[in-house]
Amino acid sequence: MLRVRLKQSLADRGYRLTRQRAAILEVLAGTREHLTAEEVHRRVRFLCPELNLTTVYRNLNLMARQKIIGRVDFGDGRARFEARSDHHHHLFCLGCGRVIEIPACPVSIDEVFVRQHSFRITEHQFEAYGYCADCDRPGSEGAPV
Amino acid sequence: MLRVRLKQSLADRGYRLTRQRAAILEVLAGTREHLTAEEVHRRVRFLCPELNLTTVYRNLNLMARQKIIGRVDFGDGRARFEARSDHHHHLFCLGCGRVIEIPACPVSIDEVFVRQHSFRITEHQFEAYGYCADCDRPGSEGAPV
DNA sequence: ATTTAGATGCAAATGATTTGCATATATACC
DNA sequence: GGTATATATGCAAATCATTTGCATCTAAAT
Ligand SMILES: [Mn+2]
Ligand SMILES: [Mn+2]
Ligand SMILES: [Zn+2]
Ligand SMILES: [Zn+2]
Repeated sequence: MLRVRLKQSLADRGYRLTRQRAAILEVLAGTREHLTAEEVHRRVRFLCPELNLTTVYRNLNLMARQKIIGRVDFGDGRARFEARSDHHHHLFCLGCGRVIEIPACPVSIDEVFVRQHSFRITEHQFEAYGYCADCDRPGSEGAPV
Repeated sequence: MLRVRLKQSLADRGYRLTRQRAAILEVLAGTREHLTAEEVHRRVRFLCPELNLTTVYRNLNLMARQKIIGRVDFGDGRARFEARSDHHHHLFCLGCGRVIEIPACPVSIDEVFVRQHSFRITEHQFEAYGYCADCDRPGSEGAPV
């Protein structure tokens, strides 16, 4: 089960499985959405009311750094987190914030060019922006999610 | 000449060509570097010492919005600006901050997939991260640029 | 030269994220 | 199960890039 695996991965790396961490993972594992720290905090309060936003930040950072969860940046000034931690990309709707996962990595860089510059690529980020079906028809901007 | 064209494009769109704006464009047109607002401000002071950082921000934003200049986000929390405004991408060295421009857009999204979701893509962003030749050899992290 | 919408400078506000530090608590060990 | 201690948490305050309010200035149209 996803949430068991996520929690286990904390222990595997020598981190304590606190009530707070369990609750955060519970929230992320329970949705396919891409949540800001603030959103995680709001949802996690039902499971663990005393949980502080600072702790949410500290743990989302820790888990993302450990690649237990994923972090995405849609360029709107706040990071989003998701249960998936494998390499993938998204379509982001500028109208309502909807996120669609792209099945295959659409990037292929000219290897010759990179080798010419002796540059060793370790990672990349790609996100596409536009309007989903709901937001694209004129007059409807879609309710901001 | 590049700087003349950039300045002209301000006038073309009904914006005033102020001493401050001319100086900012002068700085950007004079380099191929990708500068933060702070860096633009530091360099522009030689041409226009009273120029305020707020004004630098306001004008870089204006010009980027008008696609007179380019804006890039390397995910380190501050925007970079450059004289180029055409669609292109970069390699960003995590060791020294060096930026290498990628000649061709390496992105091709599965059109069938996008059509299935009735998503209309208006733009995308892609940046690759890693280590340049100078920073890749062990022991040398390269001087931060 | 006059006029005035648009631009600038300065100070203060934002807003997401981080940090310092005293207190609390998982987990290892007996 | 009880105890020790390295870790984690809560709260308040700090960061830091960027934005905003407002009084003053100025480019450029007349
Ligand atoms: Mn995703
Ligand atoms: Mn560039
Ligand atoms: Zn990819
Ligand atoms: Zn591209």
